Amino acid sequence: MGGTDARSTCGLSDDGACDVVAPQVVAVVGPTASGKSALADELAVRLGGPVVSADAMQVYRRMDIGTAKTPVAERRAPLLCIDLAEPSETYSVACFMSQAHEAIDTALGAGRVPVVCGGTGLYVRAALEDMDFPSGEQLDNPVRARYEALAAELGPDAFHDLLAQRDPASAVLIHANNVRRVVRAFELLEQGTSYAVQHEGLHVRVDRHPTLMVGLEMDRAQLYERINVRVERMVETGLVDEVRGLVAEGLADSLTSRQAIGYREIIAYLAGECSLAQAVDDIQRASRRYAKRQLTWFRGDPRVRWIDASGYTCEQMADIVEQWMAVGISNHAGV
RNA sequence: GGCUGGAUAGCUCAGUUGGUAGAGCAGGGGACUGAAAAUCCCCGUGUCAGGGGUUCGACUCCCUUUCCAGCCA
Repeated sequence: MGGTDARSTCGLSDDGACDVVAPQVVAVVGPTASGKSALADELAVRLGGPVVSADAMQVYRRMDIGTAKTPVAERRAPLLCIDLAEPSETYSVACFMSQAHEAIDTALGAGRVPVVCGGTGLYVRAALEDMDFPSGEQLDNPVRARYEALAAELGPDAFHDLLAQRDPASAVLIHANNVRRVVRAFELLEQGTSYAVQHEGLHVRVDRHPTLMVGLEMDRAQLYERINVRVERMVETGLVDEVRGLVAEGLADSLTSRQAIGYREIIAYLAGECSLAQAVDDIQRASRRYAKRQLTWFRGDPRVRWIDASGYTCEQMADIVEQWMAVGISNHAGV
């Protein structure tokens, strides 16, 4: 595990005031359309490192316009951890964690500062921390299918009651209607652990390397306006054709990638279920709600230092981040 | 100009024999450890268009003004 040496200099001061150290990794987080990618690229250019995407949908190849991957021609720094899987594949955070760690550690090994950039809270954590995932069969396992069938047969409440009998501690943490997570809890039981045990480590945040986390926030109305414009721009620049091509190769049957905002709505449009205008409307609304959830996630992370993105240009924000880097960050052993 | 409907939450509307109002959508807040752009939970006070009247009490009945639809001139 990589980060222990960096932290070993930090004596455990009882008042929590640890040493101030220079960050080795920068992370840019925030809601969709807040300008993360541009800032990350600018920072990466200045720092000489790569941008490491932490986005659950950008990992899929050929899903470019709808996931707002920075076009190749506009990338000034290398963009890593995108295009890792086929849209038909079932990908997962655990897969992402190892690939992101490798990308980050390679950059650090070359003396570079990687700039993690992403809107998927769980993926950002996976990139920055060592999360414990029980080993064993991961993807498309029959265990999951079995419990999904059982859930469908019993109904949410009885299914949840069953979990309460086998693993009461986990059952209290999960709402009965959240069938997906109840299924996951059963899976973990079969692997000899429990959702509740994993959950305990949830609020212990230990970075693998000293990391400066920067969050972009913005007036809500302004953010929503940016989202609306961006969605229209996506359609203008060929989102429908992109989705049409992916549907031809089976996107509509994929497990994960077809759930991506922008794709599921255009799939519906192409299937004749709604007008294009309606699809655009739906994408915009889904994006707004997603942005809200992203904000909820990142607001809960005490490591994040926020910048009002509506008040500065990309270059000015990069200046601020560089100043923060020069000052250094508290090398908490965990927040 | 006349007649008939409307005017209630940001939007579309409901409101039962008069007891000061509630749904959907939009929106807001939260959770989150192997599908996470997923999944799930919680949140409804608004001059009931303005004014007057009847009544113990009016969104609800009566009169009037304004505005909007449609019909007749």
